[in-house]
Amino acid sequence: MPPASPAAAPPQTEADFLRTYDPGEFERPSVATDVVVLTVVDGALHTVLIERSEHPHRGRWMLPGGFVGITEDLEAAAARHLRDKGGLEGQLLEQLYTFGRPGRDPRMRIITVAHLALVPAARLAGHRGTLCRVEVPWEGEEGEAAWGLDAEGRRLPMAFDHADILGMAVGRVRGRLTYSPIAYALLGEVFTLRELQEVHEAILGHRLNKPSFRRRLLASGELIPTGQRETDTAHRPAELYRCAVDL
Amino acid sequence: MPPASPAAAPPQTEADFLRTYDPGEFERPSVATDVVVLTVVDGALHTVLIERSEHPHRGRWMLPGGFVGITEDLEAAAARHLRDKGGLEGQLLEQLYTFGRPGRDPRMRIITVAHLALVPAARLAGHRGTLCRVEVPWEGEEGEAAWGLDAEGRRLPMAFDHADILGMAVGRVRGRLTYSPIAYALLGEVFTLRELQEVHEAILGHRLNKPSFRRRLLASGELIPTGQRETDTAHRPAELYRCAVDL
DNA sequence: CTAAATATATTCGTCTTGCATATATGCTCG
DNA sequence: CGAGCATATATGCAAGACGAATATATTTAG
Repeated sequence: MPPASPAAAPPQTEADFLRTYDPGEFERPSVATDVVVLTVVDGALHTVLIERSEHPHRGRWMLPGGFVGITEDLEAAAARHLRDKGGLEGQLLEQLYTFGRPGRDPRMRIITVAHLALVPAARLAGHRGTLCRVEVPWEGEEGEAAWGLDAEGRRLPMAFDHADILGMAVGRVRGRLTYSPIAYALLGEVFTLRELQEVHEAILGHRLNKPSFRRRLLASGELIPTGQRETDTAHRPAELYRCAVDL
Repeated sequence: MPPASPAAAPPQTEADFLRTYDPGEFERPSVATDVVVLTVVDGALHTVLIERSEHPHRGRWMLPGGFVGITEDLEAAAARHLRDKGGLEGQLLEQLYTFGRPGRDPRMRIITVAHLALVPAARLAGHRGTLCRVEVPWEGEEGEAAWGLDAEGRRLPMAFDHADILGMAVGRVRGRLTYSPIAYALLGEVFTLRELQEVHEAILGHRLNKPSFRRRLLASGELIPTGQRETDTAHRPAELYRCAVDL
């Protein structure tokens, strides 16, 4: 947007006053929410995508989402679309970022409040979207775009700015991993240290030192040993732990 | 939220299809943006607040902000309101969080995309709001609410959910301080290590160890020594540095 | 019983950080 | 002019965190 006539900016207080009492004069954008569902399957980050069957961006892949009801909280709208389109409940659901660039949707002005949901892989059975492996072509937390992959590992064409949204979700979860117990949201009620480390590695996109990881997590106070061990392994079974903190 | 009649969830795809092509059927919320302007004066965090002269929340204090134009980018809207109501330019302006709880504004549904602006204290001359010291009654990054203070150090009554927004801004800037060179956005072109440390301490809300701080920042590669020294001190003058990285 | 695979434990060197101490430098004031 | 002061700057030391390597334990497969 250009300078927008700074000379013609008269008593702004009155204009503000009027805006306050009659905002109906303004054309309003539509407000939607999109949900990045992240999960870890076979040590790799995955997300739920839906192929668009209609224009615009027909054949491209989008995140589950939809409009926000006029009396509906943003997070409630995200949870509702997660149920409706994804057919699943989010164990951890939080706001990610709001994408509002004019023209991001060719039809009209749609501002979308993107959310991040972390769901254990075991809970993903029966959802309506397609679970796609995620390609993150960068390290660290400063997110560029990221893509869903098809079964052959080729990038899926992403609808709208959803590659940016997916990338920002990965960056956010990487950043939070350091100081927030979010990894447990991707595991079951009980889990081994190896499974926990695999989740961390999938999120971060690189391997971690095993003894360090054990020391750090065991000292964190986030883990409760159950005394139980995993079963059906072809080797020494690991102890099962439970998460000690709220998510 | 209860199970919400899973049996009565018919072909959702058609509903989605219709939504996609005729979203005008939905009542739309208003979308605004509010800007938390943070700066450091005399080693204390300050923000720009405006006393409301009209209902609702008359006499309470609000953040600068206003509605988002129908063809205007979110960040551009924040920058515009920063100019109009605050009379200042933001050196660093980024999106913070979107507050959309129904009822947060008693008049109507207004979803506000809160932004964070960091401005050096020297640039704040002549702005239209009131520069208020900020009280942050908690440590760390997990933000509760925060308040502006009057000249006597009493909490100002904050309008709407703006105490929550202010608190989240402080939490965000505390978190970013660790791994992001944002403190330089609150300083002038050149500065001493003491001034830089004062900014860090004001943001974090606690004192830092001086030798450690020097070592860490000098080793970070973010600082360029100018060879110049500060003047008009009653003691040994410190070297002036320049920020080596982009903000 | 032995091998394979992984879990778990320990040791060591390095790096970072908080803390204490020592030295340097410019100003003020007698 | 010189002593004292306030702060800048530099250095040494101990505690803790972390990566890497190694050693021991425990289960299944055969």
